[in-house]
Amino acid sequence: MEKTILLNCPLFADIEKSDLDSLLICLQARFYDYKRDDFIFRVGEHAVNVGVVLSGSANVVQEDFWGGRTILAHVEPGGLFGESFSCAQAQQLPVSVVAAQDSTIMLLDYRKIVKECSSACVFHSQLIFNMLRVLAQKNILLTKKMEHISRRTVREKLLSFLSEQAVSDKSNKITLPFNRQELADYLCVERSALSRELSAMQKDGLLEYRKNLFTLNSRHEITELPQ
Amino acid sequence: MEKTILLNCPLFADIEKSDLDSLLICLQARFYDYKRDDFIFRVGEHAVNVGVVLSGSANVVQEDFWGGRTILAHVEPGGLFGESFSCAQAQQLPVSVVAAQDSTIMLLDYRKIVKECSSACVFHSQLIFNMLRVLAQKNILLTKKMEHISRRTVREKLLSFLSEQAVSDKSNKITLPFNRQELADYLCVERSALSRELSAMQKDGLLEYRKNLFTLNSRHEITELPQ
DNA sequence: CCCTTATCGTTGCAAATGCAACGTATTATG
DNA sequence: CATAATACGTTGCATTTGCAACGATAAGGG
Repeated sequence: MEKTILLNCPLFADIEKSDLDSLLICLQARFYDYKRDDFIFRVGEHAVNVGVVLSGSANVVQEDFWGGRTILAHVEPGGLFGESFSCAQAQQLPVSVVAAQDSTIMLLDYRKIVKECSSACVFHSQLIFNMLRVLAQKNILLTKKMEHISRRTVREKLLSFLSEQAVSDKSNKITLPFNRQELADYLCVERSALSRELSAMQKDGLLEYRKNLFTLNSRHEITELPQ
Repeated sequence: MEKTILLNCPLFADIEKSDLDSLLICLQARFYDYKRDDFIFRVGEHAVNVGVVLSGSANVVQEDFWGGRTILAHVEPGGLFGESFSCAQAQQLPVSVVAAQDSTIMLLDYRKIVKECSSACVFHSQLIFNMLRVLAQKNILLTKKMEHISRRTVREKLLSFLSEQAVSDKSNKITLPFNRQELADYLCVERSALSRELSAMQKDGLLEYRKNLFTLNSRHEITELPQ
């Protein structure tokens, strides 16, 4: 069993390896093997389970009104799925989850996670902590991204993103964690439009860059420029 | 004290009015009055508190690299703030919270919320439930909005949004919860561009609408059309 | 070393969008 | 009823963007 992957799973952070087995028994964890393209969750099901990918991978897919399918997320080993819908107590799952490869999945009943067990098992407190952290961190990531991509122009999206990096790094020198294509995808714009705008911003004196090292200029330096 | 507002606060859902007082004591709730523009939280503080607006209102504001301020959220009575950062155990608050009017605010230590109290107070379990639901629901809302506004064109954004409504209503007839301006803001586009595109989509046979009642056509009806 | 591949910038062009302004229908208000 | 306010569609125009294609450079593999 690939339970070692759980040690790197955010839901089981700060839980001792030696405690894991008894915890999983307490949670009544269930393990299933799926073939590629098997459904793990189906749209419309009552959301009570949280899934953990042990091996293989899974896709969270959504079907639109016309029957088109969109992959909303790809979950790798150690990753969770379904936790938002379970914790939100959704009556109907709005998405399906499908095995992207032959996979082993652990399913947990969300109520077993968040309710103290009768044996007052000490892990529950940590588990709840972890679940809250997982949801909250995802929340923060989504909110940040939203701030950037709600801007109307490529320039504004870039400035929003770069500013956030600079502020969190407390420096005007930023090393991007993305290459150009990835940055373009993250900001939901074309790579060529991104490159074009970066050039223009450099020409306008807003910033300088070489490869992935960016330097933001202060307002003073910018307003000093001609024009 | 305006504690009745707490009965409508999602964090205190399904908690009896008669239990509220002892719960707040157990949580060591603190109450503060702020004048307009007073800081409730400051950037950089360690995130341990969750705020609840009892009266007045509060703005979550972010300062960018150049000193510009953006209002990320406006919180009305009954609303929460800071819960994501506390639950994510952020070492540094990336935002400030400022009283938008003279306000009364209740502050709770997040650790007191999520940790069972020594007196095994029965409310804690419900409170944790509620906190998880709040975070998870916000998560779902953000994810949905993200799906829509990550599309490149106004038409795609509209189709994504309308499809979601139709699927969740299980009907091709949709009554919008927004007026045009609100829909445009939600999808991060211009109102005029939205109107223009709606007209074009109707002409192309994708949908029909009158006021806020929209009818989506099936793919069959669409592909049947000339051209 | 050569060849392939990946990354990034550039550019022409058509299409989409933001912006501003205006007209009309509907609703609210005195 | 008269008037104002609001919501919505429309349109002209300048700008921005997506899209496709190409070239340069760097990195990696045989």
